[in-house]
Amino acid sequence: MRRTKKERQRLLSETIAENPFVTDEQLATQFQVSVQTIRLDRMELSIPELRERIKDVASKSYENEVKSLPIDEVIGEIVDIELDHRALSIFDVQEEHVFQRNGIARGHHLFAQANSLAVAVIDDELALTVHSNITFVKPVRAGNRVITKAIVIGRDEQKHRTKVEVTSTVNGETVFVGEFDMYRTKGKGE
Amino acid sequence: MRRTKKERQRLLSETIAENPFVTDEQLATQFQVSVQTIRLDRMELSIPELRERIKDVASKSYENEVKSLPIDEVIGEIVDIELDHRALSIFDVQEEHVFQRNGIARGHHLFAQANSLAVAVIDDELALTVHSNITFVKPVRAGNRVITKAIVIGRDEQKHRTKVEVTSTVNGETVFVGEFDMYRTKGKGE
DNA sequence: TTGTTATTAGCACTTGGTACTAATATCAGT
DNA sequence: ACTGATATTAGTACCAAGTGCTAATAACAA
Repeated sequence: MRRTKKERQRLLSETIAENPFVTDEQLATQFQVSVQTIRLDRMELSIPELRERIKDVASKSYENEVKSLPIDEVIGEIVDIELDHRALSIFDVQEEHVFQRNGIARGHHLFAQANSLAVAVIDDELALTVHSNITFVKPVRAGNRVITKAIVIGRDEQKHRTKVEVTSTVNGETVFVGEFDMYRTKGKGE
Repeated sequence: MRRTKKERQRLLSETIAENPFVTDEQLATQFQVSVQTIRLDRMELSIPELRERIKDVASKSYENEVKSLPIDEVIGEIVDIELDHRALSIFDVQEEHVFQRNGIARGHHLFAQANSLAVAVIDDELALTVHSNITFVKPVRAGNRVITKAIVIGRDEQKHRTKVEVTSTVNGETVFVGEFDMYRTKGKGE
């Protein structure tokens, strides 16, 4: 045993999480064990084979295709959307999103999630943020799962404007609120 | 020939574009031809095999994920700073900062530049954005050089608050304005 | 030394193909 | 109707990256 089995499996999980496109053979070389050992490890950790992993990555981004905005342009993962009404997204705060000094999430990440959700909820090819008024209610930290809800609260057909209210919570507690004034090209049913 | 070859190949392209996860066998059944014919068609149209298609979808969404996350690096370069008074930063808008659909910069990048400059201008170990009111005045596009200026316009020692006004311009034209209410731990000369 | 856990080896089989050859079918023009 | 070109089908060997299974070792611990 090069190291312990546990240690290897821990690293294996990490490696695959980082790069799902790696084959068992590459992993075997990397960890200096046989391909069979890698396979046993994957089974114990219930990590699917390469093709399944790739398929998962692909179908995840494919299923959630939203008319208004390709999913990859949204910060966080949209879990529910009802165009022109409401939308919900989840964003897991990682180490790289916080200030090293105090571990508090940088504001622009929360803003990015809220803003991209406000864009996504608009049922239009072109939606732009014109104005927004936001408040950071409580600090957010690494490890927190931020659940953000966008609700369309008003619409002015003449001015092509839509008002969206966005609220982010962590464990049920509000951490961020914002009001977004969005511009859209098309009016109702055009 | 059920229909013409051309017609079938046209539909084939469409079908695969719509759902890249379809196998040759499924296609053969759908078009009532043999699997070999489907393969010949794919070759003539240079459509890769199922696994390659899936891999393409997966890696595309994977690259984008990585691209949209490191906002830390897009906050611009600070070129001048006078702590607790003013600060100036430059940010060059690249292709990856704009919506593919219309080429306009995503709001959160401009916000990120403004917000991080507001944080930087505060002469304190800990500065957090509490509230902000922002307006996207004009669309910004790839290739634009955004010059952002932050000016400290007020300070409330009791409440540990500092107000910062941020203005971004492209070629002298204002594209973004924002007012940031910042929280700081320390008061004056503590 | 014995028992347990860990690792490696080997084989048959699977999917969704590629690459290639060869046999038919279909149609168009003369 | 005959010929030649194009289209379609069939069949084979082979590949990658696995699964599922059995069996042989190796390493370690009491």
